[in-house]
Amino acid sequence: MSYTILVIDDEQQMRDLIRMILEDAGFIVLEAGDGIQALAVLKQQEIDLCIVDVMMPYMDGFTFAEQVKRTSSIPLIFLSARGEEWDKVQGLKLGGDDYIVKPFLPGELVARIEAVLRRTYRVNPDSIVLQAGPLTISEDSHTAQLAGKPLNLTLKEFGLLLLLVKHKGRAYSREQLLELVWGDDHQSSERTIDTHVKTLRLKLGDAGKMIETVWGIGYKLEDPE
Amino acid sequence: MSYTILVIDDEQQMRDLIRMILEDAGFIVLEAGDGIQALAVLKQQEIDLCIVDVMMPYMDGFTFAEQVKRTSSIPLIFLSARGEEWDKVQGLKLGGDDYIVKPFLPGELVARIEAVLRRTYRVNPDSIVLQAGPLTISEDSHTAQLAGKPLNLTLKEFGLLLLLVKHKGRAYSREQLLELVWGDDHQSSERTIDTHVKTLRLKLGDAGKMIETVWGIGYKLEDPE
DNA sequence: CAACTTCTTGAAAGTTCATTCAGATTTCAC
DNA sequence: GTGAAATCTGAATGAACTTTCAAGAAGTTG
Repeated sequence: MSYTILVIDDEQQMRDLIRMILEDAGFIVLEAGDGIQALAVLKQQEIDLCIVDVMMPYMDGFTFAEQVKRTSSIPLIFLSARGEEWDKVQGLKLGGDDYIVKPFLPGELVARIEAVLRRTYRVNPDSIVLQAGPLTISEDSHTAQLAGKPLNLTLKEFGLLLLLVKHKGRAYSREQLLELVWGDDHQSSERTIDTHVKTLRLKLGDAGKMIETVWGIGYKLEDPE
Repeated sequence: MSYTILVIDDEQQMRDLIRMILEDAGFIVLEAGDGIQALAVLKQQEIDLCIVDVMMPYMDGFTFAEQVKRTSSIPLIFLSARGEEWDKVQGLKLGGDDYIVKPFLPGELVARIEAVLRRTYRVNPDSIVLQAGPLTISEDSHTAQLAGKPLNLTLKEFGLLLLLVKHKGRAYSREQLLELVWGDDHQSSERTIDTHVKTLRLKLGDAGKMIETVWGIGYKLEDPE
């Protein structure tokens, strides 16, 4: 299958360069000269990935990103000169997106794109229903069942349980749990984790024992096998 | 198994950054401020991989590489700013070593390291279950087993045992143990180590003999093979 | 906007663990 | 063998960590 990539940059020269590289690599390439144009293209065409210059007239790459993310989950790769807006790019990277520093090697760009595409469109291993003891949990359908009976979990409870089941046996600190479930920019206190663990244990009843306290560290989920 | 990585860079800040990333990823990190120091460390410690800045005082990364390769086959990963000495790095890349361009993303660095380690040591660096005699210990899950039966270890006991098993055969002073397990800012007396060793030996039963007293020095763990 | 759910927090209560000390024991050097 | 130095042991203390709870903040829904 061939992926369609939208290149958004105000410099014709850069667009040409990227088009050349990407077409060589077997992608279908569309272009836009600024964010406004790009949004229009996105409405009309099915795009698999956008390459976005950070510095653009009318609408910079980040504003564009916000607009796009509001209505879709198309992955983005940001282009930036070194040092330029470094922190912002860092922040965005965590959403499955990536960035690349100008100037770049052709192979580098292609590798990044392929990595992001793999990550985004791979046959999603998360669609597998995970299991631990009498508990099953499915990320896809956002549901969990205990011995076949549906569990009524809140958002945070679900996220917490999912992570623990996904990585059974591994111990996480409260700080790690906050980062991984709440997000890097969380503001919450570590007591919050305790409380959610408590209600999870309650809702899980006997199976709540699977969530073990690792003293001085945090929590983990141990599969009874 | 946990790998030991030597970071060689003249900038403290860069060393700190890399240390943070690598320790998060479960590696043991040592530092050297220049090539001369690094060669000294290599003589005394078992290092699995070096991360070498190309631009350094006294001895640049390439000269260092020549020296190292003369007596060992430790894999190297070169750090360079973009454009800097590009072709030289390219050339070296073919010897099983790798390079990475500054600035880099944490994940990128870890991925490179794991790739090189896999290539070099032909084992999966993610498997973190260590063994010594009838004892297995897993950093991930924070658990230890004796002949298959789970051991109930406290935080400090676990940390102590993990370190000793990680570096079987090596003797540590009580002061070193405090620094490595408790942290640099520990306040505890050396007698504390004695007590923890005592309970460890108790909990390990017969296998407790693996923890040997090195008179006048401290303790070590000897694998009965 | 009112009713409802979920999330968060801080403090009290409960539990486990780390540390210290002093006396007993072992090791080493002579 | 003897003395000095180092290590081992066991019990007591309180420091550190976890759990629980209740109340209010924040968010959602109709």
